[in-house]
Amino acid sequence: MLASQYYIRTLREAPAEAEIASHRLLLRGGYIRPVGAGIFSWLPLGLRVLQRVEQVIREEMNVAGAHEVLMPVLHPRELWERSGRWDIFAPTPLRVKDRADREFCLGPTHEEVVTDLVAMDLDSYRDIPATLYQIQVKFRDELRPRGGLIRCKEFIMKDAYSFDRDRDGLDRSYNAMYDAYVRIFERLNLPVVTVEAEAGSIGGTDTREFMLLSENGEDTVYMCDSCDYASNAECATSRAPDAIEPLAESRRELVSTPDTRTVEQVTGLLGVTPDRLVKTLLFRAGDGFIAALVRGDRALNEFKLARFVKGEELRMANDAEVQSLTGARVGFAGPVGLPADVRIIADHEVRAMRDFVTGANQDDAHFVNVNLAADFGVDEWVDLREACHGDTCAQCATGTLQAHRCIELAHVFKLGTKYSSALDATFRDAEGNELPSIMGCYGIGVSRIVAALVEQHHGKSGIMWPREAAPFDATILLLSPDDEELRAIADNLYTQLQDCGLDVLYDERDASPGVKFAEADLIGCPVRVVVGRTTRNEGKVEIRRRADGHEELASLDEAVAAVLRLRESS
RNA sequence: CGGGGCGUGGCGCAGCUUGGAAGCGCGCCUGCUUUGGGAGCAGGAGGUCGCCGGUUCAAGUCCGGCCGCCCCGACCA
Repeated sequence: MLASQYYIRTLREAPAEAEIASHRLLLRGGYIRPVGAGIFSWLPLGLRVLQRVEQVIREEMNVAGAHEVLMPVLHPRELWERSGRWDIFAPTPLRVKDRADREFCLGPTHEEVVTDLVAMDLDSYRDIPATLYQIQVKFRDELRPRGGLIRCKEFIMKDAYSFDRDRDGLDRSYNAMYDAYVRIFERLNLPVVTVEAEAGSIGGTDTREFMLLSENGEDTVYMCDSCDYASNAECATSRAPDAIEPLAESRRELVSTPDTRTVEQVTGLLGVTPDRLVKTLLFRAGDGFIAALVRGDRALNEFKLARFVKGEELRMANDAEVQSLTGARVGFAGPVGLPADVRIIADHEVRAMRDFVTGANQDDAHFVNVNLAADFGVDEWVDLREACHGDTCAQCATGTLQAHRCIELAHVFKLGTKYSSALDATFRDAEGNELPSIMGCYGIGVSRIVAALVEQHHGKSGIMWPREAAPFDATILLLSPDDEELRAIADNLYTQLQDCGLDVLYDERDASPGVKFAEADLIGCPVRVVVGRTTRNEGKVEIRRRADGHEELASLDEAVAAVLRLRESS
């Protein structure tokens, strides 16, 4: 590609709204342009990168035996009602109506569509296993897009869905996708870690996320510093201290705590540390109420509570409900003396506490020296607390958990029969029984990967694309376009590299060397060839690897081989 | 949705406190000079100061409302 004929629009300064490296450099390099909050256009350079990333994914999907399809963006409401997700999917999908008032959503994910699709096509056990995938635009009505391509309202995702006749088949399909993902991230030079994850609105089990550790990510993972435990903060567990024998007798005392409602206020007033207090959180779960207890210095993990109550609708009790359950204003709830039909569940850590502080279920009062058994009973012990940096690992019991910010790049789930049952994706087994197929679901954020690549591979002056993602394999800078001799050399090199199958960006523009160097750094092709002074003086060209600045001089005969060699190691 | 910040030529910003002729750098156009790290000189084009309303002789500047963008939080596949 001749730079003089190409669409290169770099910016000397990044627009003020861009803060993180990938957003800034992709804007400055002329890869993307903003259209609205969380909405971007892809310029020619950006589209090249996107397509290179897609190609890697496509190749690995195909090797893994998946088949590419393309499903619609527009999903009829009826389809989503059949799965029961029209009203519950969060964040709410973007919804539209046509002129006949029919309702649709812009697909945020494609379980419904793909399941309906195969319901018509897969009839016999002979037809499965089958795995279909697509690379498609997804729409999600994000509350707050952020970080350029990290979180958008509209983005590109590769999603795959497997259909099997039994659990063993699902395991094989799942493992094939998992392994393909590992290869994809290896090829893209993204050192991901896989972690335990929540299934969220999709549902399912054995769900793992592929995370790139990055300060600019919006997720947190905990990794053990001595074993291989790794989990999304949403579901991480840590080891609770050993339970201690409860005291036999009550020593409970009522103390006056006017207007002290928060843990901070109560501990301040009573002169104790937060880990001496038990926090009581009241929830409405289905038709009943739950009191969830955690130590005062801990946060309750609502995912864990939700998992505990299974399908029941869960929300925090409102002020009126708290008042009627405890007889007190919000801020004075405690486990002692709650109505008998309130289920008391407590985090394991509470079992290691003695003589603690709780709300007294009356205005402006707390109890001190409260004890398990003597003062109240716990219906169930559950892991309810948020894990924290520095907690002891639950898996190995020796290491400690380390928190890391990260970017979620992919997510794999075993779905089971949730969608196939709801949407009648059934098949006949060898005995003639009609059975729902067992599904798996596997997503990769393609456009997010582009941002992640830049986050992982950039320097002060610009991007440093890994070989497989780069918009061009190499760039040639002709520093003196008016010099006929140098021009002939550069032209020749350009042709030779193209003959080797490389995509080359040939900068033969009438621009100053400074501009060419600066833009080449910014755009970040893996290998840069300079034809200039050294070529005139010594008959050699300079070949530089963008990733580490390694540079060599090569004669005109050796140049092509050197470019190929340096590219190979990028 | 809560908290914070910002909106002035294509981009980055100053001007607003204390109302009185819209500025700077980069980019863009023309000419000449230049060619190893975003060139130099000269000339030039380009702005309803986010929008609506109000106060005032006079509003980029003060007041009210709205819109948009960014960050933190909540939420998240």
